[in-house]
Amino acid sequence: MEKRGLTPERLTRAGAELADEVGFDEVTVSALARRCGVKLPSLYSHLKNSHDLRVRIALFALDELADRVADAVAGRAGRDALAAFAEAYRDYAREHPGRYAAARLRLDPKTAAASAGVRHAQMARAILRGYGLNEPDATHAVRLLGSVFHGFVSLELAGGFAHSAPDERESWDWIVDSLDALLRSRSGS
Amino acid sequence: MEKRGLTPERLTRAGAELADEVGFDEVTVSALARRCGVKLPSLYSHLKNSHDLRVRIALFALDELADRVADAVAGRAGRDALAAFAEAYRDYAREHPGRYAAARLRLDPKTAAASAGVRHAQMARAILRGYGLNEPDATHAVRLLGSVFHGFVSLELAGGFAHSAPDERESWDWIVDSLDALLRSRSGS
DNA sequence: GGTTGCTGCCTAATAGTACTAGGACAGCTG
DNA sequence: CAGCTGTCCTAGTACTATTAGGCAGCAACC
Repeated sequence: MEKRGLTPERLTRAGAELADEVGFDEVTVSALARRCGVKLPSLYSHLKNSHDLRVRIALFALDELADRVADAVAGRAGRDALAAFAEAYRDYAREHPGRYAAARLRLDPKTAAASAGVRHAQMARAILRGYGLNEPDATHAVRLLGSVFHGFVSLELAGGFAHSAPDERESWDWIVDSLDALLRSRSGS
Repeated sequence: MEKRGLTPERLTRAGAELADEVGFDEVTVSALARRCGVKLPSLYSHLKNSHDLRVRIALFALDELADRVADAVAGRAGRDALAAFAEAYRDYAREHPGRYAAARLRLDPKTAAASAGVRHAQMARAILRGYGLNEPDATHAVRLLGSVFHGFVSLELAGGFAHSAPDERESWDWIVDSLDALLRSRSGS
């Protein structure tokens, strides 16, 4: 009965890796226990329940993604920042599909307010600042960016665009260009 | 042991209603059996398995949604058609969140090709025809529309925009307007 | 009009996941 | 070194998914 040194943090990390391998939906307490080499009930000393595990993975992913995005947009502005922002999202989703799916888990309002989700919104706003949008347009634009990036990435992951010309990459670039043009045209409004 | 007259079609319908009530993720063979007043294994005469049920509900929802969208855009063109198209999606998702979620189920390529999903793509293309886009821009634009509408609706359903000004409705209108402007500016390219 | 048989439902049984209760042992703490 | 606490265990419950096999009622056939 050697202690494995399990902690909520380690379990969350392992859960995130598991999510990337088998999909977030298949992340189960049983599977995680197997992966950690312990019996299933042992995890209940560290996790409240299955939902708790999923929330922890979601928060972890939100935080990691926010770090990446912050890193990507640092020192950029305007179209450059927009492209970097978009790229960071798409790359993360492609590299870590399970974590990306986790980041989209619906969180209850209190949890969400304390999560890195707010950093995401702040970064989107920061990028839009370069376009000189006033309220309420800035908020509309934040929602548009969120919708487009999330929508595209989730359709892409779901294989919605697969196996048809033109390349997804081209569409992505076209869309980012279009958004840039759109925001510039709304500038000052 | 009165026969209930269960058929795959009836079960699919009941499953769709169940999805709207409790969420697509909670649609389970057990729950469906309870709702139909039969014992769980009885459903296996009509359904291959749990996945089969979910796919049937997805196909049903795709078809129903395509009908609605077709109805909404009939006789319209340009910005009018775009707005009607968008509205039909959003209304369906708000009215039937479970079915909408079902419609987003990832289908294997063969099933998808035989589904009403192709009608959706055709309708999107038909609307874009009014903007005079050439390939490959038309395809990029189809993907953009799909991304925005799906992204917005799914974030809205997930409560991502909730409880913050301005109203989601305003953002939606602003976004549809923006897309219209965007497509017109790309016209002829 | 009884036998044959199909269909639609059933019971029974197996396996996997989520979770609780309660026990044992190791290592820190007094 | 005695005890406490935390970490892991076994055992047991409940629910979902799925398979196997049985029975009953309707239909068609001789």
